[in-house]
Amino acid sequence: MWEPLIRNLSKYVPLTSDEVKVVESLFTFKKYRKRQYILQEGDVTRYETFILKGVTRTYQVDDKGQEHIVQFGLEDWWIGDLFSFLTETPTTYNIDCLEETEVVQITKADLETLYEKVPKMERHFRLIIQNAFIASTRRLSSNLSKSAPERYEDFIKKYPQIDQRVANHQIASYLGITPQTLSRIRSQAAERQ
Amino acid sequence: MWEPLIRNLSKYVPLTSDEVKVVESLFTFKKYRKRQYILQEGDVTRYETFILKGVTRTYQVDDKGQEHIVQFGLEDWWIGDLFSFLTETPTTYNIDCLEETEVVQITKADLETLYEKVPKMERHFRLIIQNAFIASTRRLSSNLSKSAPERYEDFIKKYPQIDQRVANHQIASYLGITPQTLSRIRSQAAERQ
DNA sequence: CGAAAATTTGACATGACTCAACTGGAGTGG
DNA sequence: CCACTCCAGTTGAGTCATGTCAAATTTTCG
Repeated sequence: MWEPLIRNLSKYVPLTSDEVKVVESLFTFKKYRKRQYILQEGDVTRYETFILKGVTRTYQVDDKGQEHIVQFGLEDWWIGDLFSFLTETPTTYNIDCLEETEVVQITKADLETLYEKVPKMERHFRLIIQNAFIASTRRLSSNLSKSAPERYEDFIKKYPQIDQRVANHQIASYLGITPQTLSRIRSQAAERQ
Repeated sequence: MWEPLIRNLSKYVPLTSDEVKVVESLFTFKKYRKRQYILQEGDVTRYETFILKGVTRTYQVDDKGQEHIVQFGLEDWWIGDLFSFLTETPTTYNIDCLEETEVVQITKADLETLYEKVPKMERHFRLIIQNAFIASTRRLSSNLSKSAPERYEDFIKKYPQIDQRVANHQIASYLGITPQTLSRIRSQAAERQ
């Protein structure tokens, strides 16, 4: 069960078997059902969450009541609102599961303990923040400079095979277009093959 | 000269006069002329830069050769590509000055020294990263959910009075619209008054 | 002052949205 | 297991927002 997490955490810096034990003692396993919330707007994010199995969506509801998917979470991804987690303030995001999803989670206090006992982990999590930041700026410039079909193509590259696991209208919400427009984009892309 | 920087750094945690001296010894003053680059694509970001006076623009050039302004820098703002600075990799951004601009800068090595001598600064810079990240996700969802006139209104709120200092087509580039569209938005907004 | 750049305005094209109707498949209850 | 409902997806028609191209006007700056 721990293997995917350990592999993820050793990505930049390998862990000794003692360190692996520390990790295992600080994370908690949890299973969520399809449609169950992992996080709701107004909650304080108590855990950083690592996905072992399943798919999640992180979304925001705008002034007009419309949902916008900010991120999909798949196996081997970290999800959770970093800002809310780090500052212990209420989140503006919702996270729920699109399939039955298995995760491991760590609280802020336990993460501090982890940093103390395995200092190199600090670097790892700083890199996670950095990568989240970069992903966000990339997506921003892609939104500013690209048409809907181009963004769809980028999306397919970034999340390969996700279209088999996630409903079409969810992908449309991620791309910031209507399901109808996405449907037309897909049929035109199919034609061109 | 140092006052704006010290005020900025004491925002979350006050500094003693000894600490102020450390800060003053580690930052370097620099003056840039209008149109001069502070950073160019391909460079490694050697400094984090704090603006004392002036206006800068941070922009990216997309595949189609079009410029997209990512951020304007004004007095009391930090600019620079954090990712490139922290990882010492080449940047994909350009930063240049829209007016004569005075800044103070710190290298990565000196920032480490600062952390050592004034540990509370670590918190300050982590908060800067966090805020940059939040600003980016905010702008992303605003781009996904709002029309051009709404985004223009948000922009004016975020950067008050900037329209007196920055050319119209620059603002258009920030908003991801054409200068013509911005011109029409402005004339319609004026009508409504 | 004069050239170059920025802004404005108009006409038209186009991409994406809305509304509506239709189709097909998944899940549910009898 | 079938019939029914409901939701997702598709398709079409019309509309609207924004882009494109072009010309006229204003501003900036050497």
